[in-house]
Amino acid sequence: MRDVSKSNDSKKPIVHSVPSLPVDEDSEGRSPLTDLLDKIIQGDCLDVLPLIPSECVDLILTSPPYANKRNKTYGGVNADQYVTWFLPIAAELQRVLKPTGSFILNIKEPAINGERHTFVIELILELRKQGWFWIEEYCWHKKNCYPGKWPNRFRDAWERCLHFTKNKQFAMYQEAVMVPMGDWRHQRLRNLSETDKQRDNSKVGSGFGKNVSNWVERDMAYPTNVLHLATECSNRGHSAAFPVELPKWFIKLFTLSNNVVLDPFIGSGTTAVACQELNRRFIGVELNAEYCSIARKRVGNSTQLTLW
Amino acid sequence: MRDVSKSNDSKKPIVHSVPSLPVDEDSEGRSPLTDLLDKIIQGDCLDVLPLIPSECVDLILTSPPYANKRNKTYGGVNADQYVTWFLPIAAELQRVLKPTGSFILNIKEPAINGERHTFVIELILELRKQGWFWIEEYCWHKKNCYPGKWPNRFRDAWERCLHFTKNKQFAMYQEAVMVPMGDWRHQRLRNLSETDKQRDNSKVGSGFGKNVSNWVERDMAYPTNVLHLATECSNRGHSAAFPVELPKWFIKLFTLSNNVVLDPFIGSGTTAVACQELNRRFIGVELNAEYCSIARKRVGNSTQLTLW
DNA sequence: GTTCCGCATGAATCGATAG
DNA sequence: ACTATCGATTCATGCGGAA
Repeated sequence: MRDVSKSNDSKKPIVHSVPSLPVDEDSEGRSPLTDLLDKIIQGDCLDVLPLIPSECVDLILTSPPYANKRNKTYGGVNADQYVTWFLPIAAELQRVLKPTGSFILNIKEPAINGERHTFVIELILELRKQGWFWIEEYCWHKKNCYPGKWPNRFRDAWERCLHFTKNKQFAMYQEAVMVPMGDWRHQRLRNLSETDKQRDNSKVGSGFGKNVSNWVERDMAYPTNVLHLATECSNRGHSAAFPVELPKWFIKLFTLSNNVVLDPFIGSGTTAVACQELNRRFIGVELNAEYCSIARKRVGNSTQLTLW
Repeated sequence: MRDVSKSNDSKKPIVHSVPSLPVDEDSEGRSPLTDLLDKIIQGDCLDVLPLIPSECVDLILTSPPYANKRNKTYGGVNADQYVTWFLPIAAELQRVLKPTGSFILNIKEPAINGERHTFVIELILELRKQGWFWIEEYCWHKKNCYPGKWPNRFRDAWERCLHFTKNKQFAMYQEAVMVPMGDWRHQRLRNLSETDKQRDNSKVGSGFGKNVSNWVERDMAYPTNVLHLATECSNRGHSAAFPVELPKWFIKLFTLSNNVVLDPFIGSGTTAVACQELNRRFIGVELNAEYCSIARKRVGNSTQLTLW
């Protein structure tokens, strides 16, 4: 679980302007984009996002704190208040995203009182009302999920990666995530060609053989909307690091070199690491000081902003 | 994707009472359960379901017609009217389901106008208002999904299997679907047994041997909420028959021998075949005459009901 | 250098117990 | 009654140490 302690603490005043901000501001209170790039910024989303200029981010990729009540120390947002908490953040995300940009939201509702909670699907509906398009729901199939046994359910082995955009026309570079065709696929091709022969004999589906021959010549295939990756078990001091392959996949799919990726709940910095490995620029925001420290060590950057 | 022609044909009057019904009726208009068992009943859900006695079904398992515009010949229910169309059916399903029964709804929203449609998640919220509990969302990860290429999305390789119940206490037989443990397990077992032998020879550590024997006996593990099954390629004249393994998995999980399984949109009869293979009783309903014929041939039953 | 093995550990959930 | 806390359950993965 990602930590945003105090993010739902009503006693803390929400500071939308930060007088001691160590970056320049323009007339609208935005910082120059270059001052924010490749930084892990410590602070609350609702404080930090207003500093970012409008329509300068190519991809927003984040795994916000999940709602649950498990760990009081680390807080977490209450499930029943989740939509209300998230919507103003999403409004800022919409402002900073380029018109052709994408927003990937990795989330999964917990089981509460024996039922799956509905706040995630309610959030989808509300985000659409806010103007987002719900383009797709990618499924992250976790190879190694949390153990446990209960009378009413099995272990939860998948999470949602919701894809939202500002427009129906958006940037997508599908070739960047093509995968090699495995041996099983070659076998399948062989089988298909046999089926194709049979169908030719029965004079059904004439155009099918043509497609098969095209497939054989290819050694790369497009993936599906299911990602099959293991979670990272290694201890990074962060209890919920997704595997770096997950952000890398979406970054390759939706951005080009030197494009800007924003993660408003960057946690231990996995999204930033993915950006560095792929030569993208990142803006990372994290409320928790400890996670910030971990993230900054991982990205090895000396100049990092602290808002409060 | 299942198709049910004419199911959204407003010209056909909705017949809630069927005078020529070839089964006896009680004072409430219900048929004796035994008259309905192991039958493929041709007719509209809203006509047939009222014949079924209350609280006699152990499992409802269905893949209703999806909303899409792809195939005009087979129609399908319009996406914007889907929830309104489904809710009265769900009310009848709730009536016929036993208090400890389960309702598995296999469904996936299509992409319409470039977006995933929201009728499925709206349906979840409405079903909860109707009194259903949304216990779980199983993910059917399709090994071989429908081919295609689009600029804004990849091929859709997963579908939802929504699990609803009437109560939070319900029947679930998890041992019936246990799976062999992974390879890591076998390696460990081999090594442990060698160690165990050595220790037996040297007569050291009796308590340890006990643990080993416990592990050795356990070569099966509980599955997760992701099913990784291939779709059936064989053409049954049905545009989207799910693989028989899918209903079999849920039938084993939620029913015992001779329990009653209802599929109100049985299509080409896959659910009935699964029931026969597992020695369960089924009630199948299908509007389309052609599918009915296919289903009846598959289950090999001579006496089948036609309502109109 | 490789390979292999042992072990800790995870975005969990339920039910019982305690306050 | 209702909420908070705690123990029990469970398995794929990666890391470190060893052969």
